[in-house]
Amino acid sequence: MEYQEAKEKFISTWGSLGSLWGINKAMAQIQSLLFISTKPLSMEEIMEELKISRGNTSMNLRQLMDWGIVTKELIPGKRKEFFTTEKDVQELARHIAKERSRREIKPVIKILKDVSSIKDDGTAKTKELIKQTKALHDLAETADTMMNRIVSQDQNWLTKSLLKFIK
Amino acid sequence: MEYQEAKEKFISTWGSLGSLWGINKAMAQIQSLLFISTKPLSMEEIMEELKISRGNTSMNLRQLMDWGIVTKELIPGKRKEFFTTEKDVQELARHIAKERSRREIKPVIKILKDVSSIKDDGTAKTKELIKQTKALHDLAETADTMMNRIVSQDQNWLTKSLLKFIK
DNA sequence: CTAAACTTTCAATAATTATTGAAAGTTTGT
DNA sequence: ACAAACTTTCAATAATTATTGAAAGTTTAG
Repeated sequence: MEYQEAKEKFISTWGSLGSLWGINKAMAQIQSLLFISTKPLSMEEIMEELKISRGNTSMNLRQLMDWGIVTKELIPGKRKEFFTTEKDVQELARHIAKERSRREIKPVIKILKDVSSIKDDGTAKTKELIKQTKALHDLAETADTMMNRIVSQDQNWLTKSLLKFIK
Repeated sequence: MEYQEAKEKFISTWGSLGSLWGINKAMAQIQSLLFISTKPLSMEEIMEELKISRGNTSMNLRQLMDWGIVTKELIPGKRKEFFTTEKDVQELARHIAKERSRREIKPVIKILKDVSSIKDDGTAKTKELIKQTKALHDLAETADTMMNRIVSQDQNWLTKSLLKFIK
């Protein structure tokens, strides 16, 4: 496999995997492209490489910046804006985990808590609802806490923890 | 909040969260409904509760069975088929983790391996592609291995591990 | 201040994904 | 074997989500 083929394969695979970490295809592809680029890229270059429109590029770059995994880079003497992504996979994983927790998991935990706190009227179905949502709440909370511990640690704590876990 | 409201809130929240664990809305809603039901439900009952068509119900129940989290229950003397879901949250988490690994993560790891194994032609861009995809590959593999360890353990290992992790 | 260079916005459109419902298929009881 | 009771399939349609592109907005250089 040659460079060009490998590059395309990587971008399309990582792009279609976007759903796994909760972002859309274009967003994931832009991030992929920056991830393997040796230098910051301009909007023009991104549009050209991925064959997507200016509007699409602009919107998705913004979202990536909101996620905290892409940053604007101003190159002295140039008018255009350039973009780079976090290059360290662990740092990347941390950002993503943190954002997903904040955007999706925390709000759901809140609702599970509310639902599992309704008044027990003594009927079997109410008891079941309370019991099951409480179990889900506890599991979600434990997993979320774990994730947040991981993301708040120093550089190599993630790998160390995972390895410890495996052994 | 009364039972009915709490129930609807739970089903719709869990349903919209489907994307988080990689299944569609109807699938997630059917699973939610079964999860808090005190008895097995027939297709009729599911259609009625969720206001979805017979075809939709049939297809999504099948997918849930493929995922291994819903099972057909034959009630003696009755013609209809009834359905139940795994009621233990930990068992549920295990099934889901295992399926996602098999369906999505493993195939991506394979491609990352292929891409990171291309011949190093000495150029900076090839070196960068190899380096970055290798880093992703290693992270993905570690995380996947961890997940699979978790899912292959006895009943309470998950909670114990998570707690250990947190402390 | 003005014009050129560049970015953002957003209504229209395209692409994708989910849902319906009726016909075809299957199973069971008599 | 037949018919009733039930489930599955799948082409048509609806709903949702992503993408475009051109107009409006912004920034910078002179």
